[in-house]
Amino acid sequence: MPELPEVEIICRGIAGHVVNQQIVKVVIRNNKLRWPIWTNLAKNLSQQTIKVINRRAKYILVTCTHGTLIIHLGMTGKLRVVASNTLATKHDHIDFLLSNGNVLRYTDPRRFGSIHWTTKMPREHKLLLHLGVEPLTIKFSGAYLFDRTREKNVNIKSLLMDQAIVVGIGNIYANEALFHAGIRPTRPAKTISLSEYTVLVKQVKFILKKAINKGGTTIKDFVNAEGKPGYFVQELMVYGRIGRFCYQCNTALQNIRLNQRSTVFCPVCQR
DNA sequence: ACGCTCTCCTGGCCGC
DNA sequence: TGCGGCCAGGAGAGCG
Repeated sequence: MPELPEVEIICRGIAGHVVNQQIVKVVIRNNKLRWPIWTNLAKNLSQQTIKVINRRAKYILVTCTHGTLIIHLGMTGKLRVVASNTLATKHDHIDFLLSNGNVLRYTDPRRFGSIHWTTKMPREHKLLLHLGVEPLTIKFSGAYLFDRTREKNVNIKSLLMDQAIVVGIGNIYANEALFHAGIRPTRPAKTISLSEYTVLVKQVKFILKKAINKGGTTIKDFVNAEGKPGYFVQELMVYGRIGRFCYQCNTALQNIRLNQRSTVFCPVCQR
């Protein structure tokens, strides 16, 4: 489940292999992603050159000569660079054949991901228009969260995962950040103080940066552009540790569902 | 506007 | 070995 660190790793990983390369051909084997891929995408992209790879929220932005590809990996999406003779398997839905002989390959078993094409500024695209602040920028601060939540009854974990407030945080890092901040996931957002939000923001930034440095979190199948896993899973304090004990106080971790998402916390360390 | 639930999808795992 | 049921969850759609 790629969140900000995993998407960032993918972007960095593919950039060196695809930037300044011409797209020779696009092969779409299955256009049924979350939304159908634009019918003319293959024809339109052919002969364009990839200029820049960027990330906004969990979207990968591939800026080409005459527009931008907006790629979301959903739950199980992968974007890898492979040699052109690498055989496509069942869930390899799209290949971008490049002038250097490599293939930028999109793979997605569950097909929760999406690919859009825009000729406008990507930020004006409807999927990106209402996104919140980037968590690794100065705009994401304790004061920002405090100000945005004075009327919010929603629990803090759902708020952290609300992409209209702050982007890039999914279930894994929301669980982890709340543990590190000592805040219980069920707390209504409006009951959290400015000083608590300041700690939470600091922990979110710390965890996201650390996860990027470890190459992301591989729970089941995340791999980077070269097909290698990440190692942040070894740092997880609560996510995936249902039925086990808190590393800090040895209390049994509690497992609940918030907004249909598995939520794990320490009832002693998190208040 | 807000907050909740439903929905899309496949692979892996469990129990029988 | 097969089959049904459940779970994983990003995020838009729809509803009260």
